[in-house]
Amino acid sequence: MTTGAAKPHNFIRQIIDDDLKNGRNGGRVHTRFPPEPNGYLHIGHAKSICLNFGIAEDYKGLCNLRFDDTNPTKEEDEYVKSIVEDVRWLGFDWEDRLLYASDYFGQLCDYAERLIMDGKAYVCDLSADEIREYRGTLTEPGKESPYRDRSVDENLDLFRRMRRGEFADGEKVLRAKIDMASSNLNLRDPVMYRILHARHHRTGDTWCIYPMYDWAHGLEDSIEGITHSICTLEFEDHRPLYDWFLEQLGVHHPRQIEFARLNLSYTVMSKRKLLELVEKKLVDGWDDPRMPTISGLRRRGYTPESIRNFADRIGVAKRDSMVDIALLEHCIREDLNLRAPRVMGVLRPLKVVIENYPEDQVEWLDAVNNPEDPASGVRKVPFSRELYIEQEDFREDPPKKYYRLTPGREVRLRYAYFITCREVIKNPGTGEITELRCTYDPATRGGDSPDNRRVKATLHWVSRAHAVRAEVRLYDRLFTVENPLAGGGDYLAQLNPESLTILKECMLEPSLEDPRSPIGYQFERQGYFTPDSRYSRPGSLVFNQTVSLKDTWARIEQKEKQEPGKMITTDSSGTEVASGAHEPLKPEISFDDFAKIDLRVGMVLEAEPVEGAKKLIRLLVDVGEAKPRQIFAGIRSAYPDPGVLVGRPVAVVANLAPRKMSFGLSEAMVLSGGSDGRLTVVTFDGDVRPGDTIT
RNA sequence: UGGGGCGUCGACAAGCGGUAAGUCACAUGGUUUUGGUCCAUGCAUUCGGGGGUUCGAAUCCUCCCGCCCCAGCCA
Repeated sequence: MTTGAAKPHNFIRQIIDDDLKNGRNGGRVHTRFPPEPNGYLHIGHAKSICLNFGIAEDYKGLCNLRFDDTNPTKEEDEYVKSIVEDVRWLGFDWEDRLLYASDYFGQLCDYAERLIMDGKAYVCDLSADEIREYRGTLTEPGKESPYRDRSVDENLDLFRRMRRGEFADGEKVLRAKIDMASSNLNLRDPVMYRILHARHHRTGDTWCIYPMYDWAHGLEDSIEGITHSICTLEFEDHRPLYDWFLEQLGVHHPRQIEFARLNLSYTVMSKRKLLELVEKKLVDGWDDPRMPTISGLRRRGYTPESIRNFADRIGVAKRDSMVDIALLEHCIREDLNLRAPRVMGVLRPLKVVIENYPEDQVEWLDAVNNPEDPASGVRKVPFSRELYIEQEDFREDPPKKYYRLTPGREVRLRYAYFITCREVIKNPGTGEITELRCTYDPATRGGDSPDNRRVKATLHWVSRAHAVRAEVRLYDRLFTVENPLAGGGDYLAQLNPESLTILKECMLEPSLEDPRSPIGYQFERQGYFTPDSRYSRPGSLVFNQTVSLKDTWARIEQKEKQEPGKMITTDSSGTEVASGAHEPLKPEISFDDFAKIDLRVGMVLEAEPVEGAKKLIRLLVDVGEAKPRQIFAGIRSAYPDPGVLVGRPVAVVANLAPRKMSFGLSEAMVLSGGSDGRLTVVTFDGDVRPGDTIT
C-alpha cells in the first residue's frame, strides 16, 4: 500500500496523471527498466530502478526487467546475473517479466521488412567512414547515399542475404529513409541493422545482424505494451526517431520521457570509467566497497532501504545536477541508527591497566543492544583488570575542549566504571605511549556515580583477555575532488590515495566472535561496520566500515586549527567595539587570542549616517582587498558629520565573522577609543596604505 | 552562424498568476552513560539578467546571458 507518506511529486508523475485523466492506454501504467548487460549497476541505475518500479507500484501498474542485449560484442552473462541480483536485492519484483530484447529479434526483422516494403528503409553499401562523411555536420546538411533509391525488391533481397550471412561485417547496413537534411542528426537516415558475426550470450550464432538501439528500443517497448518509456536526458534528441519508427509501423506507441541522470559528488558514475577502475586494478573489483555500484554499496554495508530512501529524496527533474554524497551517507546513518545493534570495538588499541582492580576478576556487565530500540534488550560484556581503549581517547597534552582521558582526569568507561589516569608509560626509545595505568572507583559500577559526580566523556573499551581480534577497513571518498571529471584533466589523477585504510589489530568485544546481524553493527562512537562478504572468515574477521558516525569533536578540532581568530567574534558588533576599546576584555579572550587579531589599515571611501539608528555610521572601507568592506560603527556621537572621515586611514579588525544587521552586512570593525569621554577613531600619520598590517 | 534541453538557498527540490514547501549541509542552544541519536531555533525580501503584461509575476510575453547533450555500423 502507498498510504501514509505523500507520494513524491515530479514531472513524470504529472505526465502520467494527465495521461490517465485523458484516458490514454485504457488507464494502464506499465514501465520498464532496460539495462544493457555490459557492466554492473550503480547508484545512478538505482535511481532509475526506483523510479520505474516505484511508479508501477504506486499506480498499480507493472514494471518489466528487460535486458537490452542488442550488441553481442559488449555483453556477457556475468552482467545479466549481477543485474538480476542487484534489482532483486533492492527489493523489486518483476514476477514473470524478466525479458530480453534478443527474444524479439525475429519480430524486429519482420518489422524491418515491412519498412523496406513501404520504401522507408534501404540497404546501404557505404562504409562506416563514408556514412560519417555523408551525414554532414551539426551546421551542414548531409548528402543522400547513392544506394538510397534501390528498389524494394533489391532491398528485400539484400536484407535477407545480410541476415543469411552472405556478407562480411561492415559490408552493408540497413538504413531508415528519413531526411538527410534534418537538423536532428538522428534523423539523417539512421542505421537500423549492422552485420556482426559475433556470438551472442543468449542467441549464440543464430544471428549475424543485430538491431541498433533506436530501431530496437521503441519496438521492444511497443511489443511489451509499455505505456511510459522513461530514459535519461541524452535520449531527448532520439525521441523524434523513436516516434517515427512506431508511427510508420502503426503499432502501440509508448510515450518516451527523459529525466536527468544522477551525479554524485566525489565519485564517477559511468560504466566505462568504473570498468576502467576495475580493469586497471585501481579497486578490488566491481563490488569494491568504495565503488558506487550497487554491489559495492552492498558489500560496504548499505541497506536496500537506505538506497531507496535516497532515491526518493533526490527527486526527479530535468536539470543536470550533482547530489552531495553527504545525503547518501545521511540515509544510511538514519536507517542503521534505528536498526543496527550496538557493540564495542577498539580500532587502534591502547592498553590500560586498572591498578586497583583484582588480577583475576572478571565481571560480566549489562550493555544495551540498541538505545533506539528498547525491545532489543541487553547483552553481557566482560570487564577485567587489563583493557583496551582507543588511542585517540587519550591525550597527554589535551587541546582546549578535549574532554576525553588525560593524565589525572576521570572519565567513564561505558557500562562499566569511572576511571582516572594515574600514569603514562612510554617506550623509552620512541616516546610512544604504550600503556596507561589507571584506577577505578568501585562505587561507579555500571557507569553511574552515587554522589552525582560528573564526567565529561564516556569511552568505549574492550577487555584485553576477552578481545576478538579483527581486521577493519576504513573507507574514504574515492576521489579527492567533488567532480573528478571537471577541468578536462585525467580523472584518475584525482583518485584519493587514502580511500582505503586497513587496520589489522582491532580489538572487538567477544559477542562479535560470530557476527550474525544481517545489517551489520554500530561500533559505538565510531561508526557502522559489517563483515566483508569476500574476506571475512570465522577466526579471521574482516569488517568494512559502512559509514562513520557524525563526529562533532573532529569538526571542533579542525575548526580550531583553521581559524583560531574566530574565537574573538563573540557577539560584539561594530557598536561595541568603539566602547570596547576602553573596557576590559571579556575573560574568555586570552592574551594569545589577542595576537591573532588581523589588524589592518583601511582607507575610508564613504561614510554616512544610518537612517533609523542613533549611533551608527555606515562606512565603506578599502582594506587592500578586491572589494571594499561595509562596516557599521557606533561612532556617530563623535562624528555628527561622518563626511570628515572620508579619505582618512583607520584601524580595521579584518578577521571577524561578518555580522548581519538590519541595515546590511557589517564585514569588519573599526578601532576607536579615547579619553575624557571623547571618542575618536584610531587613525594614522605618515605613509600607510590600505591593507597594511598593523603591529 | 544547426538542433534539442536546462537555469529557484552551499547541494538536491517543490512551486503551474495571489505574494518562496521540504530534505541534506551549515550554525546556535537543550537533552544525553555514544562529542551518536533526538528536540528547538536560525539559514532565498527573492527565483540567471533586463524590459513588458497585470491590482498582483518564480509562474505569462520578450530580448539577453550561462550551462548540458547531439556528427557510433554503442546504449
